[in-house]
Amino acid sequence: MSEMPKAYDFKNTEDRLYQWWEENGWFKPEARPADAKPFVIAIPPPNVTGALHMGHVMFVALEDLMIRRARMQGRAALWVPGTDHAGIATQLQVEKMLLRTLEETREEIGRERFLEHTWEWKEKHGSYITGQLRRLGASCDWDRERFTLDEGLSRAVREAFVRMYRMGLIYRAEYLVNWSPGLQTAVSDLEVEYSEEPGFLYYFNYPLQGGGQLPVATTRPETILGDTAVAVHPHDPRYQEYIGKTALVPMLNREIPIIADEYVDIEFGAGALKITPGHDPNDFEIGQKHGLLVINVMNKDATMSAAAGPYAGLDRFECRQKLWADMQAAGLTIKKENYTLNVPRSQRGGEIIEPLVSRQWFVDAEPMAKMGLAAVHSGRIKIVPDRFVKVWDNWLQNIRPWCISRQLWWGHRIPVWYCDDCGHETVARTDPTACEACGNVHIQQDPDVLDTWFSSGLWPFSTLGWPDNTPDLQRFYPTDVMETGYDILFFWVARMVMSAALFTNDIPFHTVYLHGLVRDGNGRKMSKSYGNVTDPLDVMAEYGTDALRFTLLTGGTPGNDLNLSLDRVASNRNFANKIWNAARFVTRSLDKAAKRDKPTQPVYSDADKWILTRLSQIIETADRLMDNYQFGEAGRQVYDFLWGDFADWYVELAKVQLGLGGAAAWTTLSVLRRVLDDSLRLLHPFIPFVTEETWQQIKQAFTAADLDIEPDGGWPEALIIADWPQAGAQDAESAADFEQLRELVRRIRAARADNKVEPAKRIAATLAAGEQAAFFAAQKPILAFLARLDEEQLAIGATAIAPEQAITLSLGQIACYLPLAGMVDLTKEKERLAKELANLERQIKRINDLLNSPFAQKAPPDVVQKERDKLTRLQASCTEVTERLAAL
RNA sequence: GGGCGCUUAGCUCAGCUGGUUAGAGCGCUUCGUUUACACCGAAGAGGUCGGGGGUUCGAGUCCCUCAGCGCCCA
Repeated sequence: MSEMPKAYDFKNTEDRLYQWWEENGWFKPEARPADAKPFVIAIPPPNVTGALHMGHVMFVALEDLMIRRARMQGRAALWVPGTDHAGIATQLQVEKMLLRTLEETREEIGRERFLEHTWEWKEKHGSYITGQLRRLGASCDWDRERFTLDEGLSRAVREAFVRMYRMGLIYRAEYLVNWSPGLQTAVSDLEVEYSEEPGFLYYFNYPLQGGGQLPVATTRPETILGDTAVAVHPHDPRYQEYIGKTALVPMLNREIPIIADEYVDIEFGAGALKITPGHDPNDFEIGQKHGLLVINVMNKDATMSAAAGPYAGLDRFECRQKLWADMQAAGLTIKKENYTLNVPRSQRGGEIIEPLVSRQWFVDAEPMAKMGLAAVHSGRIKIVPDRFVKVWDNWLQNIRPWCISRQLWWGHRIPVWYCDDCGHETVARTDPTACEACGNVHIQQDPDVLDTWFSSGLWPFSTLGWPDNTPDLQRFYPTDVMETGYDILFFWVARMVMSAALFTNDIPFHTVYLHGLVRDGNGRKMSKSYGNVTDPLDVMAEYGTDALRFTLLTGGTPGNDLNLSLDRVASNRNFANKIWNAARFVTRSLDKAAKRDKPTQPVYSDADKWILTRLSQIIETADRLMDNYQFGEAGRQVYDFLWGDFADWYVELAKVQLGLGGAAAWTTLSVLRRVLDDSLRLLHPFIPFVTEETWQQIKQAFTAADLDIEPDGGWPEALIIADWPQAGAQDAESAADFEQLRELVRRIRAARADNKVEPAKRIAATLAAGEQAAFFAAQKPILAFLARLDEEQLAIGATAIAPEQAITLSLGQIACYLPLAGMVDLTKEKERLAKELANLERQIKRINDLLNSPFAQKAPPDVVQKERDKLTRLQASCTEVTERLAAL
């Protein structure tokens, strides 16, 4: 068989393995028996025409980890993939493209042709993002891939809309909404971000009918034209006399009342507040309360409307300038001072959002919000990390009507038809041909589409076939885990929980796992304008997909943002190579034994027992951590085990044991296989490619070597469908003995380095090992090999006479003397021992003090015993060092 | 205004329900061509765990408080 190359080559591995896994149907739940318990995740659907970013890599890494582990645990693992039509984002892309290529706007080409172009665009670019998810190793069931605008999901959206409409949860109303003048559509509250920006606070006098004036301040003078009241605080002594009087809108001279409302902040500005219900959310509410008129002075493109009188047609900011100038000329202004504004900006594009009254469709989310709160409080849904429960509660307890109509073309058209004749609204699952009330055929469908989140809110069940009661829906719903970024907890997670409660009378998943944002190496948010965006594809091309995945998985903690360090990615690439080379060592060692060497009953050496014990511990630890969603810590632990224990130590020990040949060599190979195999299994969900490739190598090599060494139940076809490892027996005593041997080796190496002993030189040593003499005698070849001792001149006994001119190493009851002939500087050695003695005495005193304190009575017995044992060891060392010091 | 997170080695970060003299990677110093790996190995330097107070036999870990940074909601 061909030998493994010297270094792991991810470039020649990743695509090949992915294809092989997929072709074999291992990404499908059907890869497991029909009665296997399902484990299901619905993917957070990326924008269909989007490009891969670190957020995608993060969610793929985490979800693929959970899916692969569940699959190995024998579950019918199903990861439903799909994409989101992303209304605004996609429409903008297509509009841009049309302008560039055809030099036409969407209005010019019309709705129908525009949608044709958009579908073409989707077909052309839609597979790009899913192709990139494949490159990440995502083991999704692609046969079940869905798209929010495909037929089934569109039907689900219709069904949901109709049901909610009939329940009275969806209604159409004139309301103040967030309007995006550039995009020419309403957006929801969640799609608006507020940024602090320098601006001005304008002070002016509101003229009163019959003379007099009232000082008022505003940050947006252009809205003065839409004022329908001036409000003062009912208890403001300055303005008592004005309440009930009439003011005149500057420049327009429209009459408006002066009202009293406790909402007014006496401290702010001039203490009186202009009320513009048509252009400010708070004013809108006050207006409702007082029955004020709503005047809309702005058009949908943010120019001033006819209601603005002489200012009609001006842009909103031009109007601000001109109106202020005119008011100055009229002597109405007081002052203009610098002020920090809280400017509402569109989450997409960043343009200034204008609160504008318009007729839109809304969802009354309150009843559903209550169900969402109950789902979490009853414990039926668990949020990880649980601190996000507070955020959840806060939002759902203060839920507001959700504006779901968008003045876009790309999306699910609102299934409402208005009758030209009687005005009746026909709301139907299938397109009607006539008004359901009067039968008139002249009906017009609402031109708007639904917010994209309306369809993604149905995602966990619509992707499984809802509203039909399909076999998939029956078997795989509710799903298990919803894993996504905390930034879309409201946008998406809350809406899924609410709609699931409403439509499926169930929870959509039992656990919500939230990951943090990926930032750059300095903790800054990655953004195109900053130019600090790291393209995952670049990183993957340089270091491999596994390296990036492992970095994101182990580089942080659940729910916290993570700063991506490329150094870390590089060292994780090295980890992949380490794994590969550990396997390379094993495969090249298979000729050290033969089938006939197989003992009837394997006799494990202490080294074997040690590594097998460590393996069992790591399996238990990793399992426990992963069950608690502590994936990062689990990954780090396995990393440390594989590199620090297995590769650095056991592989070296194995070299000695393999050299013995016969049953010892055979047994060693079986242990190497077991530990490496199980480690690969543990790591597979983290780094699927290098583990599968390496595992295939060892499988082939062991099979070819015909040693009768194989996993329980034989070699499965692939690691991806192999069984999750089980912890085996543990031998605490052997493990402890071996830790002592490791410590001794480290101390000898340190002493050699300290005394500038040539690295290759084999030196003599005398070991007084007390009760452990037998153990160390058995480890003689290993000790000699690891510490570069001359085996011939290595004396091991219960006691020993310290040679002249020797370095003394004292480890509790064990003492080791290194007679470095002619090399020992006695003065230096005395100094070293004196220092060590002082250190030992300090520690002995510390523990003595501790044991004489209430600690001895109050601490648990095992903790106290640990300290007593430590004290015993320290005292033994102390005696030894004291004696040696005296002898020198 | 309310809430949350972070502050641990030069840098990037771990440290689970409180229990050895606080760890890793990178960087740094010294040494090493021992056929698994230089994408490596060995040895080493480096931290009063942001400040203060408290609970406890015992606090990086729990509580209070202050400061700085960041985020969310209003």
